[in-house]
Amino acid sequence: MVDLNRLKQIYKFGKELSLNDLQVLLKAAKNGSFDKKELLINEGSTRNDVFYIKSGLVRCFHINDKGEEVTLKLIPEHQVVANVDLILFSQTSRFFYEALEKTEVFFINYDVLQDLVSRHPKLEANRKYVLQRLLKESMERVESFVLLSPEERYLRFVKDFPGITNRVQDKYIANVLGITPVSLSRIRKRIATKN
Amino acid sequence: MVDLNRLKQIYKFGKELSLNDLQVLLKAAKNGSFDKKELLINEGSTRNDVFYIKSGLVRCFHINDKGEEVTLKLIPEHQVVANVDLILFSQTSRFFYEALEKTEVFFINYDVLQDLVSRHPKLEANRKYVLQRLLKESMERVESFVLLSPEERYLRFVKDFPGITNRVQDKYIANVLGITPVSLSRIRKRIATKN
DNA sequence: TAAAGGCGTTAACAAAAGATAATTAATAAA
DNA sequence: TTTATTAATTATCTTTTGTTAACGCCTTTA
Repeated sequence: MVDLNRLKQIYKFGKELSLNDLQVLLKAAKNGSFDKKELLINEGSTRNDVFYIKSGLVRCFHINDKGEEVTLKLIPEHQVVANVDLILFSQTSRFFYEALEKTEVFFINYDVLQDLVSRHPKLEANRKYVLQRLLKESMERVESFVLLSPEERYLRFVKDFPGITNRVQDKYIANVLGITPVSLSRIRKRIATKN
Repeated sequence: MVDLNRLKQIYKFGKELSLNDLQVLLKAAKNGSFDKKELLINEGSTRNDVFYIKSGLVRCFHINDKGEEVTLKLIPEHQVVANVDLILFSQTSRFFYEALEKTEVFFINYDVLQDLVSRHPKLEANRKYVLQRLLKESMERVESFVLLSPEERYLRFVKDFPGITNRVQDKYIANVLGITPVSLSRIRKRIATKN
């Protein structure tokens, strides 16, 4: 018998969820594992699994006209990865989702999840929680672009995402901040010389 | 008797909503009207009404350390305005929400809405719809900051928001794009000379 | 009607960022 | 361990943006 209370603590998922509902969810979910550099979701994919990252780190990136990779988002443990193009936009994925570290996940098919939610109404609270969390994160990011300078944006990013600089390459962080790697390097130097 | 089908068409609100559920919602909602320059929500406010803009235009702005107004978002008719700081962050509003035009709204207290949703489960679909739409919009905005240059961002903005340049001052648009009014003026000139 | 204020444009200069390439440092592969 | 690759830093130059201020235009107010 799994200790669900412990599970909740460890995986921080079902915040507003009863143990019973969490059990329903976990019963339907499968375990998965991705090696470093392995893709969870490919560009053009119609895979509609929703992943919950137990451990590891996922990079969402796009390849532009010039063939360059542009990283949009870094998603660490205890967060949800999904093919948002499919779920929100009803189109194939414009992005790649790649494991940057060995990544352990729960995953569940979105249609199955929909069905599960309709049969267990209390799960709706959890869906709401996940959606609100995504919304909050996204809105805070918009705010950081409107209200902050690139330097301030960098400082806030590393503050909100402790240890990230030791886990991923700077060029990915630069992309996420909407600047070039060269510019990020200069910003870091500027900050260093201030202190 | 109100023709709800017509209402749905006009107000585009209850996309996934049955007429009955829409009726429940509208019955609980009050009508409101704001004159130009009037505030829907003040900074520091704990007002937790959710507004649906029937007609008009609302500006969400912030006053920074230097006392300057910085516009974060422009919200036109058929969209939802809410005190997100209160609802998502459990804190008083950091922003002002000001009518830029005479603005007609439906509004409903968020707690009342919560209660309504719990008693009419089908309304949950509508809440999901609103949340997903906000998320989509916010994510697209983040993408525009990461993937596009200021000039491209401006072009996409006016494309996605037809007629906006005739409705609001350029300085508000500049803020929303994360640039200065002077820079926006230069971008417009650059675009003009290209054609 | 005149005065005042606000806004968009333009100018001038400083600061920052982009682009490209060279160098150094770190990492991965042989 | 050595070699090959890849990433980060630095340098140089160009372009863009920020800042401040001046100017003309328009709207509002007296």
